[in-house]
Amino acid sequence: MNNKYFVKLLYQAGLGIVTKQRLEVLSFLANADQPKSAKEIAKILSKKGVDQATVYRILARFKEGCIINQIDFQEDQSYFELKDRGDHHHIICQECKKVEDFKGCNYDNLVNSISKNKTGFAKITGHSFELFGICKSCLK
Amino acid sequence: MNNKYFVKLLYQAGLGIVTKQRLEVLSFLANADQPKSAKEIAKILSKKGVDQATVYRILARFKEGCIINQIDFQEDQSYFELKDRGDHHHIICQECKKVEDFKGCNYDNLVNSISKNKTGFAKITGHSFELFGICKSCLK
DNA sequence: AGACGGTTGCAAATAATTCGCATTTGTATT
DNA sequence: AATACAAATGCGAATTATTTGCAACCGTCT
Repeated sequence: MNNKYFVKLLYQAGLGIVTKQRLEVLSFLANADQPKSAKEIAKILSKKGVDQATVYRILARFKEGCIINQIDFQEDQSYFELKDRGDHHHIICQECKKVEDFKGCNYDNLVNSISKNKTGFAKITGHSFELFGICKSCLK
Repeated sequence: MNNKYFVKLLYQAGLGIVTKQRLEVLSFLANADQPKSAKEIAKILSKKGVDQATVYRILARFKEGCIINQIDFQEDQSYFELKDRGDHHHIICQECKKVEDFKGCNYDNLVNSISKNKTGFAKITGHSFELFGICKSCLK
């Protein structure tokens, strides 16, 4: 997760220009243990002199370029994470909002069967899948 | 989908007081062919004299009472639908935003395996699952 | 080094959501 | 049917979130 890697990411996404602000966002997300909200990213990076408008613009561009994912937990805000770990999903604690990753969303079959049954859709390009639960700390 | 049914819904959700505004929201969602955004609900119901603040408050209470679901499509806004059709999910066209329902998210096995593997979580209470694709009209 | 185009910061505008409070409404009780 | 109480609503304003315009700046390419 060094700058060289980030530069490569930007290049691959067609986001040719490498700026300090973009690297800050990438670095922040790369070091995060959970997906982060735009608000939170803006707040933290403002300490480093990055304007909030810039953060929003960067997130929009990164999403277009498909180097970040938007994650929704049925809340009033979305979260973002680097798309660098293949197909994985999240389980969030509805009490403390802790997020863990999990792999193994074995939905290929489902997607295939839906592709065949759904007359209205020509192809399926992606999916979201999140679990909601209570973590052990909060159950006590 | 008559008023009697809506009254029962409210009662079951512990939302004892039946108001014209709540019935308007329920009726609107019941007649919608797709999940609707708060903004859209507020806009439409304002024509019937329902204040936007009231719409937001009603949606919050309905969500607490679990009679509506919040649906996220990795956009800048969320959508709401009546929770009256059991476990079903959505596929959204990324071009025209058309939404279709589908059933058959057979996730019990996945949840079980995750429950066993994930030491951090005690129980799983819900899930979200949406597909993204291109509908046949838009593919042309 | 220079030119060009894209990006940023800033401030202000817009949009979305929430809040306070007086008033109204629904429900339960009489 | 009238009354009392708690809860919901409308209104306006406040707050919060997000976007925009534009001048200045910075990165890339030559």
